[in-house]
Amino acid sequence: MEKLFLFNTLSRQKEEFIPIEDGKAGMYCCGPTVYNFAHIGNLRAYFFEDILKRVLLYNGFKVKHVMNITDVGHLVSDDDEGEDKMEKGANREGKTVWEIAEFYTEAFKSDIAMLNIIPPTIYCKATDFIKEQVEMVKCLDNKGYTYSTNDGVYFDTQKFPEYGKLALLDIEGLEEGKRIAFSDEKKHKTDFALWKFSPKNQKRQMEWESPWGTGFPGWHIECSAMSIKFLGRHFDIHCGGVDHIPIHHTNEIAQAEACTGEKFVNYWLHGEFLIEEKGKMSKSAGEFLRLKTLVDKGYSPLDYRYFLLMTHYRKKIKFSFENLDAARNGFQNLKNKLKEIKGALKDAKEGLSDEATKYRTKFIDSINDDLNIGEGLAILWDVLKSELDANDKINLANEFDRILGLDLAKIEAEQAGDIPSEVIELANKRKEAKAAKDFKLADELRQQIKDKGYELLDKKGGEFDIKPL
RNA sequence: GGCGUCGUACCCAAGUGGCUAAGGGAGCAGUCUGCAAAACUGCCAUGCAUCGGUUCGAAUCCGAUCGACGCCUCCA
Repeated sequence: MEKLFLFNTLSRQKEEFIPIEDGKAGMYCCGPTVYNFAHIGNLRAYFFEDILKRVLLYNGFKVKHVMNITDVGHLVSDDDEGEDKMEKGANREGKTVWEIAEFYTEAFKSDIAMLNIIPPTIYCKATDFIKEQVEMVKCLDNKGYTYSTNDGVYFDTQKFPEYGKLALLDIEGLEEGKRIAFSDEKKHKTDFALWKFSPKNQKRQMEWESPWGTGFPGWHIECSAMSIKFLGRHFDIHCGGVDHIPIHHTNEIAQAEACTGEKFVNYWLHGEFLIEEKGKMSKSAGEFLRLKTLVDKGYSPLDYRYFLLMTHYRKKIKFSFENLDAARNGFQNLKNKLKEIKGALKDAKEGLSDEATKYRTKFIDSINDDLNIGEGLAILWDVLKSELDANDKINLANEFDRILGLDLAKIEAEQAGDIPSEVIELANKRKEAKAAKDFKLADELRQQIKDKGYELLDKKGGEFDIKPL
């Protein structure tokens, strides 16, 4: 087996991936908060995790992939006035928070299916595992890592000396409350809520009993509690967006390691943002692009996947429709090329020639070097343009597609399809007109065919092809 | 204010000490064609933000400067 290298945020270096248990990989990926649709920037994160998973699978690992669905609303600040995103969403749409959660969970699953993202082995909803979260807070409470304020139970980060190692945080330099109001009862600016109390004069739609009072779990505890439940106290890979490094994942490490007393996760991987001209795409700014928006504009979801394949997951990618057009054109050319090659294939057979094996080795070297899919895609292009025979080309394309996920195997050889007889008749008339050198009539007939939604392509000897536009 | 990331052609982008700096898109020229499309062929960075330094050798390492972006309790 080839060696697989992954960039670990903990060490800020590429490290060889060595699983805790031979042949198996446990990975936990922070999932969506289901209060609204995912935008195409959110989806980039799940795409990156999909590539990671496909590379692990390709390398022969049995992958257990766990993803949470955050269906508990968290206050946008510690302030009593702060709004809960789930309840806000419910009010906006006149539904209960439970209905909101259900609806946007399904929308999320549909989005990732359209992008050919392999679903996680396990989806876990935060509200299904409140007991585990309360247990974990109890564990921290018993070990003396917590203190209570008027609004909740907090983690005392000063009791965890390694706090912030993941993010290389310079804690003194942090400006507390830079953007978000927070509780002034906190002992230290990095302390965070493990359990929040319901507002005194208000009943929340989602609240639970706990030894400390009625309320709901803090934002970070769900991921630690559920990842430990499904993957154990110490597991291989945890991933998410880069925005999770300084807070969410930093806090997860603190609470998990404080509770279990052992190392939590070996490899932390983070995907970069998709940005627009004005900066990162964000939901709170109001307008945002959904996958459906792209589909409505005539792009296929896989055009967007191809767009994402062009760059590395640790680099920001700039979204614009010009760039998406470039990806769509490139993808279309790739499919045309494959169609042509499939047309030239005489009898398909398994296996690769020695020459083809060299390309495969190069491809594996690329993807195993911290998921370098951009280079992998370039190797696919090299293959299609190479001197290899059609059989090798197709077998390699299908194999590479286990990582790329572009449905390349579904591309059929060029074929006539169902062309209406009237269109064929027009084309035959044009053939006659052309033979009679009546080019004016020929051009008119070409236009008529175009108006009916077909394109006429001349071939040698006066023959023609008709293709739907 | 602190911390972090990044700057490679018209656009996207790979390459992180040593062969002519991948690949895609767009463009241009040619072959073919009545025209067009497709296809094919060719062209497209003596240079990697700028200026210094280290080195036999730098896009790659170090420093400074300029610029862009992210995070500092909603966030992929």
